[in-house]
Amino acid sequence: MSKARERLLETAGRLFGERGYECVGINEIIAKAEIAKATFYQHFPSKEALCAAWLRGVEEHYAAMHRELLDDPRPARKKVAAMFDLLSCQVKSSGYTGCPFCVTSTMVPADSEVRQVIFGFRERVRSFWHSMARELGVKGVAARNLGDAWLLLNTGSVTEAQNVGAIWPLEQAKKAALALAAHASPKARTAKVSQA
Amino acid sequence: MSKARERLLETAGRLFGERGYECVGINEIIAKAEIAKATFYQHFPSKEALCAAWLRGVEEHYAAMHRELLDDPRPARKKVAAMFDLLSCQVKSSGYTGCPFCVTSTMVPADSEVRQVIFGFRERVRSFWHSMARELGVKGVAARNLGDAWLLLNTGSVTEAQNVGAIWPLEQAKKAALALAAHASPKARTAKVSQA
DNA sequence: TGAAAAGCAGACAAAGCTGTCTAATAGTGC
DNA sequence: GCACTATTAGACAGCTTTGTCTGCTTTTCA
Repeated sequence: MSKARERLLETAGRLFGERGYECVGINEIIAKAEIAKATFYQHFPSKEALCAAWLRGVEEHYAAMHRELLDDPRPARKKVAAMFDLLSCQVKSSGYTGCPFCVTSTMVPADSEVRQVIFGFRERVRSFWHSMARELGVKGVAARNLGDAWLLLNTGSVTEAQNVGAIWPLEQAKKAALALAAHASPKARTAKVSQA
Repeated sequence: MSKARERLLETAGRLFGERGYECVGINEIIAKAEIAKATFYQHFPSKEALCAAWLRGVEEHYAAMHRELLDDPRPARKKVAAMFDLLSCQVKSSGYTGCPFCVTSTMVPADSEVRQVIFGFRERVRSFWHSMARELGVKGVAARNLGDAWLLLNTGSVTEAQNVGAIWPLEQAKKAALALAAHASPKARTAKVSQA
């Protein structure tokens, strides 16, 4: 990848993430990236294409994170907790203003290329949580339900954290996710009953 | 309230809800509302003030809905289910593109009046879910945890529904919310054990 | 050395935005 | 009739936006 393209993607990602697609202009991006406008349009045909390229990069990043976590040999319950800890770290990092896909989703037309990227990402995250539920030993429709519940806690906590500017949503989502896990997993339930 | 102001608020609400604050201009709002520009600026000092007024209206609407549901004599578990059904209806209604507060949140500066309205709303919704948890007979920190979990399922399902353009997130959130309720409430747990 | 590729600065067009202002018109209470 | 208020259309200023284009310079690589 050329230096100019790299810098453009990096700068645009930072700005889009901070203030949202619609609130950041091409002029600001090229100024901050110190790239000439003509060069920009040699790499990307439009602002929207830049946005799509950025989101595809983020998608790859998350995909790697999910793969790594699924391959991790720890028990599933620890990995669910670890995922929420990872999200917590991201939210705590400076300038974070919510899931890039959710934030961008409202600002692009429904039939755009960007929307397709967003849609694909959400699908992938959902199937990640489904896999996690199956790893816990839950089967069939119950695994889908548990995975969806985790996904919604994931989405909800990140969104809420952005809305209120705090990290309690992440901590509370982790607790709820583990409670649901304890409720759903046959092994865990047995352990809990024997504790009582 | 004057006819012009009413029509402006209604039109702006629809458009802001559909495409987001930043993607809708004053010119389009006044054209669709069939109100002269000068009249607009006699009612609202700025576009941002219009947005804040709109969100305050939405806030009142939700506040009434929450009050009504808390006063409802049905058992808490039914009311939790009813709340998710209400959200489901909203999401299904035409042109709905996500929680107005979440959608607007990313498009306004952090210190604006609009941000204050958003913040207040999120606080109020949170305390609604806390009240609901206490109605279920859960006490202290457990009530806060349960209420927060419900809140996150609420936020997550509405956001996800908007992202993927489907209503399964609402249905799955309802299931998870009821599972958490069954898990948390002493009465429900007893009932469940006696069933087994 | 020399050709091809990449990047540069910046003017420019065409359109959009918010917000101001003028001047005329419609309705309402007295 | 008369004063007062609300509303109208629309020109306008001043700014920002995306995207195109020209002409020039730097880098790269054989």
